[in-house]
Amino acid sequence: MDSAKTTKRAKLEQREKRIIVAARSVFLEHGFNKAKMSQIADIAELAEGTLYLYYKNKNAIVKAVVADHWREITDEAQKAFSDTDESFTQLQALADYHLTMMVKHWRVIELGYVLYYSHSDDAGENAGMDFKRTYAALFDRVIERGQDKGIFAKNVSLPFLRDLFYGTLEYAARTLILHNKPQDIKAIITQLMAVLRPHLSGKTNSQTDNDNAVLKRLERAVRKLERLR
Amino acid sequence: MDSAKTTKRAKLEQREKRIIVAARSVFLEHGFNKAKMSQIADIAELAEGTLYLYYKNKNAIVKAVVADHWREITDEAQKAFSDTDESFTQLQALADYHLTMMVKHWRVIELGYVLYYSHSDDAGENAGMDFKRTYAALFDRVIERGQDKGIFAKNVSLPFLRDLFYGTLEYAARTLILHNKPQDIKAIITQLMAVLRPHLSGKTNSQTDNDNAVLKRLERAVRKLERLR
DNA sequence: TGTCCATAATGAGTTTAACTCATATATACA
DNA sequence: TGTATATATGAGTTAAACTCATTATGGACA
Repeated sequence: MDSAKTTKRAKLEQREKRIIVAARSVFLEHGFNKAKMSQIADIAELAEGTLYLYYKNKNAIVKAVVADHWREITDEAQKAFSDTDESFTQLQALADYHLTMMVKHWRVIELGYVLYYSHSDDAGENAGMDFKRTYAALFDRVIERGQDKGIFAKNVSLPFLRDLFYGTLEYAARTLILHNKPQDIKAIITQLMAVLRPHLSGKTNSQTDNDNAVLKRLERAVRKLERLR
Repeated sequence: MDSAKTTKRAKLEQREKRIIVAARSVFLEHGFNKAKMSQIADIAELAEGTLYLYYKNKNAIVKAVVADHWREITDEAQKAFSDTDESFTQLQALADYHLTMMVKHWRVIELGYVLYYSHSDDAGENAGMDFKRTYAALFDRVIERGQDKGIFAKNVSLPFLRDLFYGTLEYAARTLILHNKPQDIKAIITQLMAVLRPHLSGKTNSQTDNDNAVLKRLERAVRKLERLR
């Protein structure tokens, strides 16, 4: 029966979700190594063995928790900059959202690192880690749309800019948390935008060199004038 | 006996070092969770129990391994940019060295993260993690010396620049490793310097516009003068 | 509605690996 | 050389991830 089948599937999915929710709370409280499968089972109101019917092992559970989180984040981020069409504003909104989320949900991000940085023997285990890639693609989309509209220069290196954007924000988030100063978010965003703006507007450093050449020429001319008197 | 005492101390330090060397090889091969204390003991040619006379637990051993590595790296980095007095060249050398090392010794950096991101119940355990701070201070020193010499603008935010510098390089390193393209190091450094140069030269973007106006006026005047002879 | 069967849940038992501690060995010093 | 102190050992303890033989559940069909 169709209805029976769907309710059955729904029930299983509900259990899966229940495990993830329980696992998240335990992982957030204790971190990966000190989180106990038994506690997760307790909170999910399941026997310990049952966990293993839904997830292969502890690693698979963290992975599911982290993936779930990034999925949510990705959806919300999209909403955060869909208010405007102005590319710089979109970029700023994304930066603001990203940094805010990094600071707010730092423990989950940490969990992601544990996952990322734990060597696994079987090759397939690191598959399905593309939730971060999907998230990072949001940045690419903003840049590409800006380029299409002629607002951003087309000769910028997207991979480098992406590294700069997310790298700076991530490092800044760590610094904020370490020093317990989450109020500096606005200042960081402003500064990041100040760095990105000229580059995205298409000022290359060869122009700087030109400027220098001009300055030198001026310098010579002025010195000549001064000698004249 | 003094010589006896020193040889005794030397012997203990040698054992300590032997443990670290053994531990590093095992951690690099297997990652934190799959590294076995028994294997470390085997390689160090000590009984498993002996390890615990030198280090409180497995965590303490990784910490020592990572600290040891950062100490070395810090020393070498200092040498890497001591060749020159030119501040931009120093900065570039530091960036180059940092990215190269991140790519080369990625597994050790990973270990650092495991440490960093593993919650610990007793507060004192996260002490002695300042090796990274010492390393990061190298950047500060280059910037500050450049400011003293009048090459770098003094109104830049050092903490932000530091986040941008290390954040970008770290993220870029991850990207390089993930995509297995360690040959792009030079390109990344060039681009990072292109971003930093105008900011360190003290061009805020509102100033850039001013500069352009001034330059144009000067240009006109000078051309006139040059025609005078 | 009652019987049967496939699917899911259980938790006691197994295994693995960090950590301890009673015992043994080496070293310093008289 | 004898004794005391410091260092080393590895069998034993403990904790926690993971397994599997057994039990429960809930839907299909008479």
